[in-house]
Amino acid sequence: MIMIIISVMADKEAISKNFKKYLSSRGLRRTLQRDVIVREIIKSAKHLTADEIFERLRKKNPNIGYATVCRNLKLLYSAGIIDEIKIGNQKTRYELKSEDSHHDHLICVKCGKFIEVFSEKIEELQKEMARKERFIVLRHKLEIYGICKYCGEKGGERS
Amino acid sequence: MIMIIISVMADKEAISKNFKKYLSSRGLRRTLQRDVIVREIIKSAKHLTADEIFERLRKKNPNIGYATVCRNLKLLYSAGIIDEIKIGNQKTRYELKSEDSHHDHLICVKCGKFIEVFSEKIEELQKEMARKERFIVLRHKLEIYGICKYCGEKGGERS
DNA sequence: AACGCTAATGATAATCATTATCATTAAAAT
DNA sequence: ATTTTAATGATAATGATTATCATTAGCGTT
Repeated sequence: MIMIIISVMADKEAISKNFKKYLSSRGLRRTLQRDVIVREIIKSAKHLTADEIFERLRKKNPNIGYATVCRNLKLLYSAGIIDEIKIGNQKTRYELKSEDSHHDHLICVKCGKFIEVFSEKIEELQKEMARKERFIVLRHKLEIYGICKYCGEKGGERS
Repeated sequence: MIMIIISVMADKEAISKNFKKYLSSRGLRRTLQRDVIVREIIKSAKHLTADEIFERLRKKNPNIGYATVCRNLKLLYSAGIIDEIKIGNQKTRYELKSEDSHHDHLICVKCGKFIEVFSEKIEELQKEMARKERFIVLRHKLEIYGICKYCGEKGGERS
């Protein structure tokens, strides 16, 4: 249990350290806003939208601007610190990225919820498929749309 | 060769027939606009945007409205006749759907072009993954972002 | 500690694909 | 031919994101 706590703490420190490294390597500045945004993402629930993060930060920092939140989420994405989850026309969601965080999504077209799944085999096959095309893979996105077990049980119409 | 031509023609007929069936089964009307939109999609190149289709139709039907094209593309999608390709923040693209038309995309982040690929194994693994979650799959979308062989050869910076 | 440079911020306007509105037109059933 | 109402076309509205720009504030230098 202690091990887990230590490892989580180490991750958090690593995230901040990487971000600072990223900023200074590009001549960007460390600001109060950037600090609170990163901290909020570290402690928050998964996959939040820009305005959810904005609202949370507002409580403690009434002067922070929405544009600043959006801008810095994009920056954190560019820095490889967070993932961007774009599903259909929904608002973009963000979540902390870590070694084991990659996952695909099963998206229920009835209730809108999404389940995270992962398959090492699928990842490998994707790489193989790309290799055949001499294509260098940077990232990927797999979304499976359908009806989740709860909506399926309740029975009902197609959407 | 004749076989191929016949099969293509049969497909086109089947598409129109299915669409008419879809319309009448829902008390929707067959209109001139719907006819020309379907015909344009059948004869056009792959994955066109709504405004590309609009522009093509404009030449022969100067009175057709953009909203009508958008509305009916959505309708054709609901009818299961065409596929909707949404990549990032790009405009939505549409293309005729057929038994063998499903494919995933390798998307080059440098030149923006996309390559269509397909893996039966990946499809199977996806179904298996969904089955474990008691999730009924309706459709899916796999996008692999990276650098294509042409952009890779030319060497150069990351994006 | 003050200065200067300029990145970053915050408020707001702009963007842009898509959707809604609504008066008019035209399918299709009677 | 008439009636009903779905569909159309022009345009306004939507809404998330991005750009603009005057002001603020990091941060290296003096």
